[in-house]
Formats: sequence, structure tokens, C-alpha cells
Amino acid sequence: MHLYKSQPLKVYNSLKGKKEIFESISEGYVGMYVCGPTVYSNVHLGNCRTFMSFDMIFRYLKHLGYKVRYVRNITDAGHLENDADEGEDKIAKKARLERIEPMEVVQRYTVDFHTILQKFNFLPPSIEPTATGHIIEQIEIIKDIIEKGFAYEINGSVYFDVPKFNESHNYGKLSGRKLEDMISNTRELASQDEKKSPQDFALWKKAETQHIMRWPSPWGDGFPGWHLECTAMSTKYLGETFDIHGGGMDLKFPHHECEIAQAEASNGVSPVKYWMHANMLTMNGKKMAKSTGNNILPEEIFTGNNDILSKAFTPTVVRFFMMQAHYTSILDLSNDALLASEKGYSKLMDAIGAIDAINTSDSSSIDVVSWRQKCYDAMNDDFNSPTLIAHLFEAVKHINTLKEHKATITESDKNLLKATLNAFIFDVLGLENKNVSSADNDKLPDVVSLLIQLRKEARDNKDFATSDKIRDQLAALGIQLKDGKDGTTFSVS
RNA sequence: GGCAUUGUGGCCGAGUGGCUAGGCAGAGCUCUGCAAAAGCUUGUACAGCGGUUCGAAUCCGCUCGAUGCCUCCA
Repeated sequence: MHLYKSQPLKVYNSLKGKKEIFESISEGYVGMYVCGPTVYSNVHLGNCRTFMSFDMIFRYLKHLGYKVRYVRNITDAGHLENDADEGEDKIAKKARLERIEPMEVVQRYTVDFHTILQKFNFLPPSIEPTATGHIIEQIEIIKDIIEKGFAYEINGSVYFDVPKFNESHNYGKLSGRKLEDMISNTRELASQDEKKSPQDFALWKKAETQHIMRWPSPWGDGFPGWHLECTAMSTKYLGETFDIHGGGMDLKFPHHECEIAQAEASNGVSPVKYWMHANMLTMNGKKMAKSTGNNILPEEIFTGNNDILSKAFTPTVVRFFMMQAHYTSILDLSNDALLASEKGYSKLMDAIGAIDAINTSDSSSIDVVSWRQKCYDAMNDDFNSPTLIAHLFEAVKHINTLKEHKATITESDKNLLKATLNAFIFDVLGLENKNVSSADNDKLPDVVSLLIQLRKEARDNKDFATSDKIRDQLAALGIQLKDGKDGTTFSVS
């Protein structure tokens, strides 16, 4: 019944720097935590790629039969500007600039985040907790860490004592850094820093009087450090040790390194069995940055409203484009790449739509069973979606060959082929079928069939002026007719 | 400067120590009333320079380039 028993999965563990056989801590169950967005502006397309990678991973784990608890947080406090005036909270800053309440900022961009993800056909996580909803838990962890001697309070703020922690633990094991190197590479700053060591990081920050996002604590009014929320929420919902922790490559250090330190200091055990990091998205070969203008919002792709694009692209085409690269590779977005993906996606959907009409035989000239296993092998190899897609196009070729009666397939193989394609394309990759007509135009197939019939009659009478008129005018409406061995089909673009 | 990831044919992108990735674009053929679609055929790719090896794009070293990070603090 459970596929995971027959389909051994390997994942690349950033902590070890190699692929490992995936064995969940509790058989049949997977706990997965992914660092969610800081909701102070519209969700970045690069962020979407990270979350989409983990959406696909979530989907495949579920497909394998695991019961997955997927926790993805919303950071609505504590994430400070690192290059701004005074280390202001990103959300508080936005609120100040727009003269609205911080929670209005949070609400606006949380809604934006959910809207975009829905367009991309994301599955909702099992739990989507917020940092502000877990202040009490965070304070408890800080108390615990202080008690164990790995943190100190000074002037109403609490800092994690990294050198102390490093004496008995390994700070830097995830990012491959050594504390000594970090110390020698740190610029000497003017010594007004209240931290004992530049490597120390804040668990709790004292709120200055003008700081509006503040909570009471044993150390006075303040707010939690950014790294702490993830430790608090992952521990609360997934336990002291859980299976998978994911996030963007950019969070590896310091964020994830600090999470490990906090959890080990507090619980005495390493929090995560498999660390997984998704790689970055670039555009036209360069990093995406608002400052250089080399940046694009998801909505601008859906509308085509951006200078680098020649047209609009649907969310599912963008999703297909992203799935064509491995999640650990840098992916480069460009108009040409999206155009190529759009055509490939179309071809895939046309094949899906053509399966039902295929005639079956007593024997198969296609080995569907081993093809299916190749699809699983690809996904089992650290979620290799691009290789999976290569295999899906093999199936496309098979389907088209069958359509031309140049191959044969049995009824059961045909059903297996169809079920496998549906499972991987829609359940695992999360693509949506554009050929499935919506309620608004569900009469379209009948109408087009009528026109196809009229065109056939015209062609039979050698009235090519009429037949071409039907074909060309439908094409102008975005409906393409395709003449095949068994008559004419159509697709809508 | 340090750490990490990375550099594949016109474009996007997999992969392995010796055996086809795949998609898009291009070329030829088949089919077709003509197209389109589809099928078949077609590409002296693996940043550069050394090394290991019978053999490396795949392992090692160096060089060059790309991407991320270098800590809540000016």
C-alpha cells in the first residue's frame, strides 16, 4: 500500500554535504519545516521558487504515502533590516513609511503571499504559524538557554553566547564555517557594541521607546530575535528533532546555523535530520535585485507587464519552467526560457488530452511498467524533477506514436500510463491542465466540433476557401486545429 | 578577502569515470489540397590550464567567471 516502502528515496543533506537514504524518524510520518516569508512587501519570485520546490517535495512525500506535517511560518516580527539606519524591524519600518499599523502591513502582504501561491497551485501547509503568535514560547526558550549558560542579558537585551556554545558544540557545522575564521574575518567595529563577541546574536532585543512592536518579557519590553521564532515554532509543532528543514540557500548562514545553536543549547539535541536548501533564481544571468532593476514580480509575469517579457505567461507555465530545473541548481529566468517552457508544456498537455482516444490492443509494444519505475527513480534521486520531465516527454512520444497507429498498447497498460502521468504531472509537479474547460466555456468543445465537421465537409467538397477560413479564423481566436490520422482535434492557447 | 554553491551545444537545463538526457530553436524527410500538428533523421557541448587514469565534461589542483552568505551593527 505505502509506496515509500518500495521506493527508496535519497535526499541531499546540506548538513552532510551528500545524498543520503531518507529514513523518517517515525515510520510513515514526516515532519517538515520551511522558513516562510517576512511579510513586509510583495512576495519575491525567487521566494516563490524556494517555496515551490518544497511544495513539490511535500507533494511527492505525500504521494509516497507518508503522512506529512508541513509547517511553514509567516514572519511578522523580529526580522531586522541589516543595512538600514538602526536595525529597524522590516515590518515596523514599512508601517512607519506608509503610516499604517504594523499588522496592516502584515495582513496586506500575507494576503498577497497567499494569492500568488494559490495562482501557482500550491498546497497549503499543514500549519502556518506566525512569529507574533508564539512570543510566549520564544521567551520560554530564551529563559531555558540562559539557564543552561549559553546566553546573557545586558541592558534589557539577551544575546546568544556563540564562543561559549562553541566550546562544547560545533557552531558553523551547517555552513562549513569555523568560529576562528569568523572572528579573524570580522571587521573591527567601534566598540559601542553591547555584545560580548561580534559573533553573538540577539535572542531578545530591548524595544526603544519609539519602537511600536513590543512585548513584555522578564527583561523588559522588547521583541524576539529573528532566528528564534523558527526554533520556537518548529519545536512546538514538530518536536525537538524532526525530519526535514528547508529554506533558501541564503538562509543557511546565519539563520539556520543559529537555529541549530538555539535548539542544541536549549534541548541538547540537534533539531533536524535532513537540511535541504533550494537554490536561487537569477534573471537574464544576473541576480535579481530591486536596486539594479533586474527584478520581476509574479504578477508582472502573469500580466506580461514587464520590459523583459514579450508576453504574459500563466502561473502553471512558470511552474513548469521552474520544475524543469533541479531545486539545488541556480535557475535563470528569461523570456526565451519561458517561451520554450510554454511550448513544451503545451505539448505535454496535448498528449494528456489525447490518451483517452487511443485504441487498445492485445499486446503492448511499450514497456509501461519500466517506464513508470524510471519516473520514480528520478524523483527518488533527490526529487529530480527535470529528469522526471524528460521521462514524461518519452511518454508524450509514445502517445503520439500510438495515435498514429505505429505502436500498440493493452487496456491495462494504457490505464497505468494514464494514471502515472496524472499522478506525476498533476499531483507531484502540481501543474494544472489548461485544456480542462472551465464552467464558462464548457460548450466550447461541442461548438468547435461542429466547426470541425463543417470544415471536413468543405474539404471533402474541395472547397478549400471555406475550410481554410474556418481554420484561420479559429486560429485567430487562439484555437488551433490539428489534423491527425483519426480526424481533427484542437487545442486552446 | 573568507566560506558555500556553481560554470554543459543557438537558448533553458539533466547526468554518469568509457554507453541517448529532455524541452525550445535550426536543417532534411514523411504525412497533408496547402499549412499546422505529429512521426523519422540530424548537432565534432561540457569555462581555461595542468594532473591522476588504459580512458575524464565527470576525480584532484590552479586560474578566470557567476550566485549566495559573512550575523540584527555603524
